Amino acid sequence: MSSTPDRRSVLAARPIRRTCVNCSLSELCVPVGLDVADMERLDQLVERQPPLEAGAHLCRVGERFTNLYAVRSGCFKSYRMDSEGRERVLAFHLPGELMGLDAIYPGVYQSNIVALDLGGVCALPYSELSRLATQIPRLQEQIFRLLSKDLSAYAWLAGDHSAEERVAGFLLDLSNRQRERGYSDQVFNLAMPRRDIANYLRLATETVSRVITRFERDGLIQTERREVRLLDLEGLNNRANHCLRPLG
Amino acid sequence: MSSTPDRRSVLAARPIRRTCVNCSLSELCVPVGLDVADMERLDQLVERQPPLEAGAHLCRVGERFTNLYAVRSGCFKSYRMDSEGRERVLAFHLPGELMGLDAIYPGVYQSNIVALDLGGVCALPYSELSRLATQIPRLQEQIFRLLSKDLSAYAWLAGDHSAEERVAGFLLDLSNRQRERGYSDQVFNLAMPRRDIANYLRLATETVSRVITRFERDGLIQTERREVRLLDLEGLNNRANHCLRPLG
DNA sequence: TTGGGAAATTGATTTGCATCAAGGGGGGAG
DNA sequence: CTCCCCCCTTGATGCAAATCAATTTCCCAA
Repeated sequence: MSSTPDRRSVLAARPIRRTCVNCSLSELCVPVGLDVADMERLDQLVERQPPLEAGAHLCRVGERFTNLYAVRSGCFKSYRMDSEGRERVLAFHLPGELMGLDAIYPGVYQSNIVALDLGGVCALPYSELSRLATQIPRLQEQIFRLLSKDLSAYAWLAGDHSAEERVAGFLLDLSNRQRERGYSDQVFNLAMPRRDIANYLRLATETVSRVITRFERDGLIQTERREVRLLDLEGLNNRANHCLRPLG
Repeated sequence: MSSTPDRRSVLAARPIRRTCVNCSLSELCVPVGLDVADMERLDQLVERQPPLEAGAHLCRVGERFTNLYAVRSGCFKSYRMDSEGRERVLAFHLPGELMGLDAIYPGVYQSNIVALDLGGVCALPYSELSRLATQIPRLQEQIFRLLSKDLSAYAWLAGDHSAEERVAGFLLDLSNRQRERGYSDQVFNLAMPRRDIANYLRLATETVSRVITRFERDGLIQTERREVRLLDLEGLNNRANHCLRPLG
């Protein structure tokens, strides 16, 4: 009780302005490798947007492409609809990751992007960003690298893996990404329902459920609703046939 | 007979130097939108390489990434090996297309690239290319676009399509790419054996063969070994469920 | 020309996963 | 608290494509 007052007063005295410079995600995001001066130039074009509630859309297929979006908090899902109106999940996005890259080529968003839980994003106006990238070689380089990284992620998804390989690979991928963010790589929460996981992995919900049950029986993982605990990374890696995303 | 002498003398007098400026593929390749002056700067870093025979490798997984490669002629295949040593075809590359983009992120080639027939490439040293891209905004933009385009291609491959959808989509995709190059979009040759097509589509060779037979029975296509004739683009499009690559 | 081998096709059988069906459990709204 | 709905799980059945198996065709080399 007695400790709150001076915390409040500090906050009142120095309202924290959210900038790339003080963003804990800058090591995962676009500003990788930039010095403070360049980060401040980047700051000037970054628009921090109000939080999005779960289910709120950031953009939809067919809208004119204007912004790339960087995840600040929460988890996002990008997806398309196929010709029969069925959803096709393309990716889940964690803090620090860049969304909307597939819209650069056609100039029109190719995916719907929706918040899975309460989430915050930074909008990066593409035309300004690319202009700045010509002036800051390391920024250009980082955008090249982020695009290239997504290619490998899709290449994994496009491979023909069995249901077990897919689920194991998915869990290990999430685990790696948690670790990159400084969280535990063994215990974490799934922001997405089984239906979305299954859709992303091109499996039926029931199949995902069954594989998870099997992994639990074999002592590889424990699950409790959305919480996952990876007990045997080595074993999981075997089930995934070692086809983890390279340098995931 | 009598016409050859002066053609030869012209060739002798003006040996054609291959440059981006006079390359018929520049409208599909990296130089899109560059003016002549910028193209000449690009020329200085492009290394035209001696032709590769069918089966010759351009690069292999794990080698240090130095060059992107642009196809000048022929058809190339990029592939990886999975943990059981089975080949996984990731893409086929036609003239004007850029190869090796997935190596940017990790700095190490992620795919083996092999010539399917007699083929020629231009090597683009990546570090020089990205330096030049900071100086020529349209070049940077084009590299962004080519990377982004590949994302959509993989997204199609990663979708869960039936065997018919996959084969129809593959044929239509090739057809579009032929047209882009100024060739017939209805009659063309497949540079790759059925085995590679099947592998790329994540199907068994037998399945591809059966689907092709069915398409022929239904009057959608005609095939004669490696030659294909598309008779009913509309019908094929229906079989593909209209999930062609956007703006392919 | 002929023989060998890879590529392609066709048929028979198996199988992994989807689909159909039913029941349990948690969390939010009232 | 209680109801209801959605999420998840588990079991039974069906199907599309893989696999196994056998020819045929083409191409190249001898």
